[in-house]
Amino acid sequence: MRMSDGVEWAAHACALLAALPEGVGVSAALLAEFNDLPPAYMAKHMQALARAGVVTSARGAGGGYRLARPASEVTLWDIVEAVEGPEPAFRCTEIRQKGPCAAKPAECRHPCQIAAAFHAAEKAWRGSLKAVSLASILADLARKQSPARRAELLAWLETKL
Amino acid sequence: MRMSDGVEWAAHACALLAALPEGVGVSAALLAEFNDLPPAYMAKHMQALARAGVVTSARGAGGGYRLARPASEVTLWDIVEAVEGPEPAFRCTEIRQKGPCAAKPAECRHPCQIAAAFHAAEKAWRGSLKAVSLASILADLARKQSPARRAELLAWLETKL
DNA sequence: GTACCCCTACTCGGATAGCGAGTGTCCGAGTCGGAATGG
DNA sequence: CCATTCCGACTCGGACACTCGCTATCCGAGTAGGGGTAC
Repeated sequence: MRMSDGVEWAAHACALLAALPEGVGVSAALLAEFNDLPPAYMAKHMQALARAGVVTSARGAGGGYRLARPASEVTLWDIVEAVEGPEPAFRCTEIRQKGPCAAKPAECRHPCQIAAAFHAAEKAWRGSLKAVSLASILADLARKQSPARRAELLAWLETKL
Repeated sequence: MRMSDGVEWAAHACALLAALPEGVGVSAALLAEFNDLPPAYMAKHMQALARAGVVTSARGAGGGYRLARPASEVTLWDIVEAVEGPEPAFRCTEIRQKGPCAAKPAECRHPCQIAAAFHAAEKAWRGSLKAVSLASILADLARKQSPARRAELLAWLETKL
């Protein structure tokens, strides 16, 4: 099982958007340049975030992406769901209904014990991701990152806006 | 993100092995037939379980696979780890060290907030899977499955052993 | 009758093709800002 | 000097190739068990 790299990219991009002053848009190309990523592919993932309503997009000069909601209301799960889709990683194929000892559909109104356990595990995973918002990430970062470095990053962004 | 179907197959196969009397081996072909799965592919996953030490294999007539440990000591995580490998789904590529504002390696002794959050979420996921053993699955099943059906399954297996 | 040997059938194990999701890229659609122009 | 129009540059958005890992399969390696043979 492997998570798409795009999730990491999207998460970092959203963290950057959350750190910006309100009302400022950033192009996908700039977001890509900031982390040395392929611009076109980065744009593709930003489109996914826009479709999911995590960010809003504006075309034309001075346009770009910005967060659609306050940073405290955007969780990591929102980003994962936007980029990878809402489907669970574990998908029960109901093999208990196959083979010479197949269970009848009437007996399968409830998921089998194995599927239930995997669904519970994924629920725990999602819950953990839903508990982390962009705001909490930035708060954590502010505590551990030197103010000098933070200023350095914002200064670089200023030159590009 | 998508989990390999082999995990579901392996989990059901292990549950079947756990339900058998001790000392009985079952061939990969029979495990596959029981759930109408491709025999050769099923065998491949059983090999993975054997390599990981979840099951033991015996060649020759009357051989096959059996659990390497009591069912209470085999968790769903053991099976996932055996089939999919121990690597986490989220793999931080350290993009903070790339680009024009790259962080220096000395600043990156700790994982970034995003990677930390994903690792915590996966830890919760693994923890949930480690809490479910084959024994607990069988206990749950015994509570919900009719005794008649259980007898039916064992009867079919008898004819094939 | 018994012990030994060989042979067959059965099982695992790794090496080998095929396919689909994710990866990466490009060009067209749409929009804003400013420069040029005429009143 | 000001309003209007037009043009250009910038940005998003979806459509098009490519790659790698999961899917699926086959054939060789190794072993247990039984039958045959010699003593």
